[in-house]
Amino acid sequence: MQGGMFPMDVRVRYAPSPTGLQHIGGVRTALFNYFFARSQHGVFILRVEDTDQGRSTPEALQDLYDTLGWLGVKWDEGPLVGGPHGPYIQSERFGLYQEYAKKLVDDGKAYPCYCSESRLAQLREAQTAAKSKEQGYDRHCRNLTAEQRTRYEDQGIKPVIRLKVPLEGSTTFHDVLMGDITRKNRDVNPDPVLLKSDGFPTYHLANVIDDHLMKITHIMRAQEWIPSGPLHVLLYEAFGWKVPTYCHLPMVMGKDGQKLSKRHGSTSVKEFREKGYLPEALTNYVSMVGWSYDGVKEFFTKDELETLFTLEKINKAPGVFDYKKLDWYNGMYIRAKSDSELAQLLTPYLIQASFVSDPPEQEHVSLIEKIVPIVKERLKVLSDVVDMTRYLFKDLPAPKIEELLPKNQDAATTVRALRKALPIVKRIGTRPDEELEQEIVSIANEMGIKINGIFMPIRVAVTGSTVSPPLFDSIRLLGLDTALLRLERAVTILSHQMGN
RNA sequence: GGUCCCUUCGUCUAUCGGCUAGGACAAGAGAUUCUCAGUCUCUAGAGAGGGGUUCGAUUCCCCUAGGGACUACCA
Repeated sequence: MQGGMFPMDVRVRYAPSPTGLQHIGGVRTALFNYFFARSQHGVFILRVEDTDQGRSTPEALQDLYDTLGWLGVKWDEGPLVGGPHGPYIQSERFGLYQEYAKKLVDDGKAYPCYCSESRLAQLREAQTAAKSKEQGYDRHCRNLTAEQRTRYEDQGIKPVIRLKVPLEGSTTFHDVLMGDITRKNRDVNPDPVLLKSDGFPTYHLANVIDDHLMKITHIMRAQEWIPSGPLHVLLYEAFGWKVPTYCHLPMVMGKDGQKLSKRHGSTSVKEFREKGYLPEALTNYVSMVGWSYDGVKEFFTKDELETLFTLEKINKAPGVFDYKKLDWYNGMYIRAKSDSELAQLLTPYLIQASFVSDPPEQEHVSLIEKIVPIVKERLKVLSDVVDMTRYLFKDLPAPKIEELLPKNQDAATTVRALRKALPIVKRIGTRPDEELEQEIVSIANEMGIKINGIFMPIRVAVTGSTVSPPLFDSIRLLGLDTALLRLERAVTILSHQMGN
């Protein structure tokens, strides 16, 4: 089965740090890795990079699991499912990084640094003030004598371990999309920290060690990592390891061309989920920013993406996340649902709005079934159902006169129109819409007013809004009694107005 | 500031040297004898600028401009 078609044993990973909710950019990376693995009959690995003890939280970890679960992204190796190269949570591999860091020090590829945070802060400040070309660490501890080191050790200073970046030469790495990227070694971070003083590795160290140990073949990550590519290659070389294939993914931007952030709107998958975006819509849309199949086909099931996805079709340029287009996709996917599926999806939102109980009473279950066909083509997101159907579940505040009055139509005319329409409304249950509508039209013609001169006040009276699902259906769902009550109230309000 | 990356309609994209530059979202117009939505039809809208290479450049090369990312004991 393997062999000819997929000669390379593809192993890729999504390696987020659980420091916040999973966001659009992150899941796009996860999705691309996952699709690539599937399309190549390879292995998709999840690895949790929780080496920042200050920022990692259990909530964020849970959100990671929830999000991937919601999207239907299953990892072949990783936390919860295990695998031959575990553990897959970096904090559980704590000792390992220290061993490897020590090895680097022993080999003269890295060194302990005793500089205090305050010295580094001062250094940084001085550099920015002087607009110095030299930015970053000044390699103060690079060539400490054994004697100097023991003196620091005796003071009880816990050192960090820094990589000895070569002072000369340059480092090149190959990127599937970008081609060769070369950087002079003197432009690489001057001796970045590998192991922090709390004993945890930095991203650079942990990521290289784990990718090697987990036999990762392709590193697909966001383009923001390009600048540290040469540094990672230097690390692989220091260890004497094979460098994996890189594929830096274009970034996801906001409308203003900056990295997508909260200022642009929702960015966490959780928010999208809560608003009522469907996982298939989000997956489909997110996959289309930075990747395309042929520029024409735009609907892809997850299964299709798992076979059609190719690295070659990934775009190089960053892409703007278009909320409107996501809405469009979501609407399309909502309309593709069967009525009963949609009823199931909508129910939680009605429960949350306390329109119905949890679980809904039988009477409400059948009402929801009837609601579905009239809201289906109007929903952008599932939560829209709440505002759309409030009038069916809740008492309405008395409508205001201005809302009741159509444009260019006075109260007296409106009251007359309403009264004439009343008998029609009363027979609503037994007549087809076309007939009812025809009768309304006749009245309007008789009175010499616009059709909306009748429809609109009824709509406002019954639904409390100038925007609503079709009127006759709305009244049927509401029930004739309630509808008539609301109409009478409207007539009363308008009559009052006439008296003034 | 330094380093690196990017550049086709407002947005996502197609084009692997032959283009009357295609599609989708958004926008605008119309139709659907109730609003909104949906659906259908139509309209407008692009290869940053300048040099090369070539019979021919959106496509290849160079420069300029613009944008972005990175520059932490964060990832």
